[in-house]
Amino acid sequence: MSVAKSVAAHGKTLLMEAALALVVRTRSLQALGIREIGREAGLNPNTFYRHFKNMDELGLAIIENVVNELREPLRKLRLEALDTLLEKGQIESGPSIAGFDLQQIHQVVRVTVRLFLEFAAKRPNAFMLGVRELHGASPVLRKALREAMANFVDDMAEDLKTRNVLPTLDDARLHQLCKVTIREMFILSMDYIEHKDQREQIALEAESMIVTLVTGAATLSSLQHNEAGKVLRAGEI
Amino acid sequence: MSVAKSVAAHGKTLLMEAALALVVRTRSLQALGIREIGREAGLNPNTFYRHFKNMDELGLAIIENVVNELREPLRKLRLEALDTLLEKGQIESGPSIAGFDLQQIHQVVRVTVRLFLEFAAKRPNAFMLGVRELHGASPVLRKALREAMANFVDDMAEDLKTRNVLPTLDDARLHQLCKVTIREMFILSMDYIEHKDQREQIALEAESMIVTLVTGAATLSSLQHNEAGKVLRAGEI
DNA sequence: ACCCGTAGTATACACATGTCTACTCTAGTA
DNA sequence: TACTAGAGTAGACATGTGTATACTACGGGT
Repeated sequence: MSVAKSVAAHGKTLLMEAALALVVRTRSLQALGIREIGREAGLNPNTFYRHFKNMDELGLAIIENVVNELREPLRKLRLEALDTLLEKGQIESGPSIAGFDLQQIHQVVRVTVRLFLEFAAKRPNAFMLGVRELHGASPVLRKALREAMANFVDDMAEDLKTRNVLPTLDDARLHQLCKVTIREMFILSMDYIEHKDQREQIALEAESMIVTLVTGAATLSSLQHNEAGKVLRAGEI
Repeated sequence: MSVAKSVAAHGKTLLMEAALALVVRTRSLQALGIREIGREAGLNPNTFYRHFKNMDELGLAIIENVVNELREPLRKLRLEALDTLLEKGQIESGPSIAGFDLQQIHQVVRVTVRLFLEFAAKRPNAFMLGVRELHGASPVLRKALREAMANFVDDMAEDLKTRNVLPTLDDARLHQLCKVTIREMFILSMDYIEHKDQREQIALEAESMIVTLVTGAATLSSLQHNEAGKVLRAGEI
């Protein structure tokens, strides 16, 4: 067991994959039976106990896997998109709000939203289990997934900060923006996965929602940082 | 059976209440057993079959009940709040964005968010089942709940329209705004119900998110309706 | 007064489930 | 080469489950 120990045992992986498949296509994790999972994995019922104490433990293991499968790739996707877009995007400019180039933001949002949703569509099981159990009945799984979501949010906020998108937004507003965005994107990805015929519309909705949020945050931020008098004089835009 | 027929049979209600209680405190609807529900309701297992063909049918019945319990009251709450706030609110004014009085909007949002969350906290079972099964494994329950959510959204949009909050927003943007708001409020209500010690912070988050959305929508709308030249000249606000 | 449909109950059965104990196989270590 | 721990299997058992069939209680309409 030199190579092993890092690589999970054969049966363990099989069980996790079986459970994941079953969850996606039939019921919530807690609703699955131990024998049922073993059967789906082509293993003896008792093999389960060699690797997990109970269902929640299986759930946590699956979630850990799922998060590992999503977190870094998602981040890489975002950073690559940001870097290529911002590089060539320095040129043009549209109407600007609170110092942000709206056109550029819209473009960035459009691209990253698409990348995210297509990414989700390629890993439907991971996303479905995540969202399902995030709102599921097991407190321990909910907690694990909430923490995972918080990490996604932190990643996004950090990336937006280091790449200087939305430079004038204060940290709190940026973080809040990411929180809502991540939450909504995960939920929307369910629809995106499920309703192939409405994908374009869902992407447009997501896009519009995020642009609205960013615009709102930018506007409010500028209102807040300019002194009241100036703001009032500025009147309606 | 003169009065009855409109009123559900005794046992039927008992079963629905039992299932609701079990879902909230243990597992997803599909994961419940027929005998288990009967037991919780203090009835014979077979009584279930007198009223429901299967679990999904029970689920649909519960959902119908839950929606009835929420829809009208929620609407009434909103309309009352809007009417009292807008009446006395005509006076003051703060910085305005795209023709909206930001202070007034903030106040309306603050009050209605609180009302909503407190309303949710008083009907935790209804909200929890709703959100849980909205992301659950049963397609038929998901569909029913999605339609219910769509109705909530339509209600909200209609109310905002007849009360002339956000008058300059076009229908599409208004509808989209309501969609996101309702979705987020339901999800946030889970946290609100569960984490009593963080209620104020959750309410503040919800408030800030909605104000951001409204501000963004208003800003974008005004950008869109003014011709480009004027917008560009206006520059940053 | 009678009937009948509705709601609820009792019993029964075949089967699935969680989990215990004991066995086997295999790959790595001493 | 022998030993051992980890991974998988086999069989067994008590318990729980879905559901079929058949029974009872009752309230309203004729």
